[in-house]
Amino acid sequence: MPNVAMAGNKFSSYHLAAALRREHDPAAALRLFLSPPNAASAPFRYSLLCYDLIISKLAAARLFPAMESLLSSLRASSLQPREPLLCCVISAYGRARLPAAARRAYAHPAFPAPRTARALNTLLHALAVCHTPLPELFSVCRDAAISPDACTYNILMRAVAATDGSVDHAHLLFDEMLQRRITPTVITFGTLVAAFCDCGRLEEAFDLKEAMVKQYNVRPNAHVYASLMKGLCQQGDVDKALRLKEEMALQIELGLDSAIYATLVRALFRVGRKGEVVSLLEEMKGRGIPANRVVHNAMIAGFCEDERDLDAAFAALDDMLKSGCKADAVSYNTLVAGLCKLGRWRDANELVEDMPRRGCAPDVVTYRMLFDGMCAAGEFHEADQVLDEMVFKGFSPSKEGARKFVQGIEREGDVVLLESVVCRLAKLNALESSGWEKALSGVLRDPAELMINKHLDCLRSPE
DNA sequence: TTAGGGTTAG
Repeated sequence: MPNVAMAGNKFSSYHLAAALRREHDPAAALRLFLSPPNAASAPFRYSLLCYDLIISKLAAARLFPAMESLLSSLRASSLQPREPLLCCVISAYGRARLPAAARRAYAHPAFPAPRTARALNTLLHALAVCHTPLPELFSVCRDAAISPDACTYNILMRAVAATDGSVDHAHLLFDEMLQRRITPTVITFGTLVAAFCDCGRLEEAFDLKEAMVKQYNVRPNAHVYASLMKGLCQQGDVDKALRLKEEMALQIELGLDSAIYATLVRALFRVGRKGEVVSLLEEMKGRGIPANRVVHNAMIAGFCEDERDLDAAFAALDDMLKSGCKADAVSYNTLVAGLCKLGRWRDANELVEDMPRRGCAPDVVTYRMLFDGMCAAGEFHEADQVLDEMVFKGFSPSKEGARKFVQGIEREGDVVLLESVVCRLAKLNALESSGWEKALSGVLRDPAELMINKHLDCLRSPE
């Protein structure tokens, strides 16, 4: 143990590494790194591992200025960091939606050239996450002068299918990779199958599932099955989805789980076959798969959305709680939405007020649905109360909700409420400029004209 | 370093 080893010895980079590993707070880890104990007398010799640990921690915590400063001192040292650390930095910038920083990191001089496909792939993925236009992704590939591998193609295929919506373009890339003798992996097929399913081309998705086994000797995994299951359920082909589930059950390695059952439960409700849900749940139990929160939520959503049977939905909530499953915001939000759609905004309001007692804090979705429900019912003063609570908690209504709210009050001609509302919404930045301009010009005519400037000041004020 | 499915809104 480091503490034992330290007895009578200097605090070395070995001890620092151990301490950094133990420290979960990134800021505290940084302080530790910058001033290690007993380091005042002589310059501390940092190991590559210490740099690795602290830079990874700072990257994960998105403490970028500190991370960059350590990268600079790493560069000034004689240490030669390896590519996985570079990848960690690049992906952190990608996750933070900072594509330019990701590109700069890729070329960071602290990391000795040359780059491998791994760094290039990490950069491509980071850029794709930031919705970088496809031509730029391809030019990054060209400029890199690195031979692409299967992963490179997988990332590009996914980006193409996501931005273009074009499976055919993705398929061209697949052909190109075969021409270049790059062997497709199970991820390649998973990506293509998902792309076919997303655009409703189920037949081609299933053809590919066959072809991957027969032509490429790659067995479909749980990802491939999950995409197919979703595709079938979206098309309402529940019978085929149920058969696919049986096919999964025959292959233990696929790990048939509650998420697949939740998909099926919801699909059965959607096509009006709720009578089959009970036996499906029993089957699931028989297979040792517990009905988790998501399965229960699927039931609640089915009763609310498809059956419009709120009593049954609340009974499903009770079942959920009795089975020891904790209801979450999604459970309650579904019920709030269900009540609002039936015009029962008072009940919805009561439920929201009761949520904290039930151990679940309302989230932004809860408030937005309640707010929208009240507006839809023409209860703008009630909605105003909810708005106050939202603002207090740092939430804002949706743009659409805010627009309907303002329009409603405008129609009612309540100038005083409109003044206060527009001001609050503007502070939240929840209202498009056209919305408040219209509202102000519509209702606030002569008597209120002088107030317009006040409103505008209010809208312009930063706080 | 890359892919999936599950519940609520938009």
